[in-house]
Amino acid sequence: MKDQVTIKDIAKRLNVSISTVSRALKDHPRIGAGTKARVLELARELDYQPNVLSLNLLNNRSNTIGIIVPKISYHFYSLAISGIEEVAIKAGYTIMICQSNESFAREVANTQDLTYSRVAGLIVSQAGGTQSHAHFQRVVDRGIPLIFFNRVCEELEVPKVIVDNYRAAYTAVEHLVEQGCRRIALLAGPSGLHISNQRLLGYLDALRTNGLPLREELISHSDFTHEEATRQTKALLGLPEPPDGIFAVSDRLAISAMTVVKARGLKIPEEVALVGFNNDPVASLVSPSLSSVDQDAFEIGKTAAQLFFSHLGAGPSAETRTIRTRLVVRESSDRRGAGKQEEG
Amino acid sequence: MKDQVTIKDIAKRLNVSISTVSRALKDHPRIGAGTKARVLELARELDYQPNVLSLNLLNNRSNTIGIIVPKISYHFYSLAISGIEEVAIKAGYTIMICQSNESFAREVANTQDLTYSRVAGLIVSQAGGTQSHAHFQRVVDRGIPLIFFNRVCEELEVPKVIVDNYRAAYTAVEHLVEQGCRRIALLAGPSGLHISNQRLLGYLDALRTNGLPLREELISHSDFTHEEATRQTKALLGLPEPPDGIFAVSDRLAISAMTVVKARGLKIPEEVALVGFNNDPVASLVSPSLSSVDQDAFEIGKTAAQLFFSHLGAGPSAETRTIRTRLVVRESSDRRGAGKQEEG
DNA sequence: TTGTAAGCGTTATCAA
DNA sequence: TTGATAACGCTTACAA
Repeated sequence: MKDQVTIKDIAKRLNVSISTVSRALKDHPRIGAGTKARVLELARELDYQPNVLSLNLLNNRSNTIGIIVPKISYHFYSLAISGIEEVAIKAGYTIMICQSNESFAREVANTQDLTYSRVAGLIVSQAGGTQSHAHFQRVVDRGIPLIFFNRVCEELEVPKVIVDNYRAAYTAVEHLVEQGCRRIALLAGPSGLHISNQRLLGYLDALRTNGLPLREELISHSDFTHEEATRQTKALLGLPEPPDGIFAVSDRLAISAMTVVKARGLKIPEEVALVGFNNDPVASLVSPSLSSVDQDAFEIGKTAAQLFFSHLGAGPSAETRTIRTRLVVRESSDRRGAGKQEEG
Repeated sequence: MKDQVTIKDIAKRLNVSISTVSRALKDHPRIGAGTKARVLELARELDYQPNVLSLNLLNNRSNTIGIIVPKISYHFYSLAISGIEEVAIKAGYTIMICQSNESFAREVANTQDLTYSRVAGLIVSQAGGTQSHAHFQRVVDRGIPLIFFNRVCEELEVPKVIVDNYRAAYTAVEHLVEQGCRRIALLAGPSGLHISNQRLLGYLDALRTNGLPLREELISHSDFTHEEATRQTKALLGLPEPPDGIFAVSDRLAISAMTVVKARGLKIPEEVALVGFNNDPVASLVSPSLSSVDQDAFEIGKTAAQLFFSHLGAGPSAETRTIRTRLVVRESSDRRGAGKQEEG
């Protein structure tokens, strides 16, 4: 890398002091018009680029927001990140994205990297393999703004953006009941995650309210891999009394399940009805099309970023924003050929 | 944000000089064992975290690789980024991801942001709306390592990772010919992109070699939006002599086209055969399943990162690495019910 | 209106 | 083995 042009170089060439150059570049009020013009001219000529690193050091913080998500290849997160980015850019901030890949160890390492880099704050969705929140507690203790979205850490009193997972799951399961399902399986997420538990509660309450018995064997906790979901669906279909409906906590899981169900020659939705979560674009592309709980990922990301900036400005808060979801009914669960949407 | 603990604080508390603390923390050889132990102990107790910003300033560069891609929500890019990240992390680097959103202006802004932040280098896939490469030329002129992948800038002599787009397109189109297609349309990308042109050339040569006439009206240049692809496919199908095969330069475009073809009641692949590009996971999920040119995005990302580090170590180069592709034939173009894969 | 100098956190050089 | 000091690029009182 070549030596970069600094204000010192400009100062030397123009025979002025570096502070004069700084002021000219910064449009400072107390600066001669002629001097300013000459500085700007030379700066352009030399292709001067301000060194953000030195500013960051001076202020002991950067204009970068650190983001940690399980995987950017999950469509939900790529959209949420775009939402965060939109707000961040408008505020003159850039974002630094890390993937935990669902690994607790990587999440801890990511957190450290980002705090070492003195990011202005962190916006996080937890890894599935989460084991403790000590690393996040340290962030909070240092007074670094920390915002959670989607997969939040319930133990920390920080701003959060979520959907009402309990209610969304309740609505989805009740929809399956309305379609005539009596043995509804749950492809749940990792039990360490708050959202997993919320969705589980919604599932349980929907069964209870509708007078259906709880059958432990119909509940499968999983990581979010295709292999695991495939294995578990096979196990479910192999039960003496197999499910006639499956609610999966992500569309990826639901599609893995769908593949297994189709391979068994079972009719969807007549013999097994399916509902997923996220309303990923693939949901409408698969065949049969997949019913799914829609959550506006872009909006969730935007809201998280907004909470970050209000946290920055107004000081610590622990506000929780809840974003609406809606159930999008498609072929995979529509036994009456109606098609509809329910708030949830 | 609270004041962070610095080596100065540790030095004061221990009544030693800051250089001693620095040495202890850095495992410097010339340091007393006892002193070192006391420093490390206190550092842990105070939760000392090194300030990367100051190091960056000292070295005038960061351990961050800047990445600019059109959209992280394109599955290809999220995979490529993961590939880059894997290599980067092993080398002790972090990545900073920017999205151009296919906008030339944003790409220029991203480039500026990243160079202002003194990233160690840039790994880029160009925006569809690209208009000039002056902003990248400036990066090169400053001696900042710049690597392109996938959508490369042909005019710059820098390392690049590509697939043989000409050959991949040739193979795909020839496959359609073999399936009996005689009027093959091309849903091409923006004409400003090198890969668009390469794929166009492959298309043209495949027609010529196979004795099919070139029909200008069957070639549609587009941005990568669903709307545009939908509009263009409708136009194609409305021609006096509509196509009996469509090669789209991305799976997203192909699926948009597929939707239109299905809506017209035309049979796939009998009346219109379809081939896409990227082998996105959705390709195997849609119905009929979509034939597609597979490119190993993760591998492409890894290779780009490797080129970056060899560029860093061994000095400037303009090496171009070509990653293999293969045509994955699925229902959308398989008129003989065979199913096969061809290198391309 | 312009210049001087201190300081942000760290490392490297030189001296003790 | 340890300490003092300069330096990285920039902003900002304070002084001129």
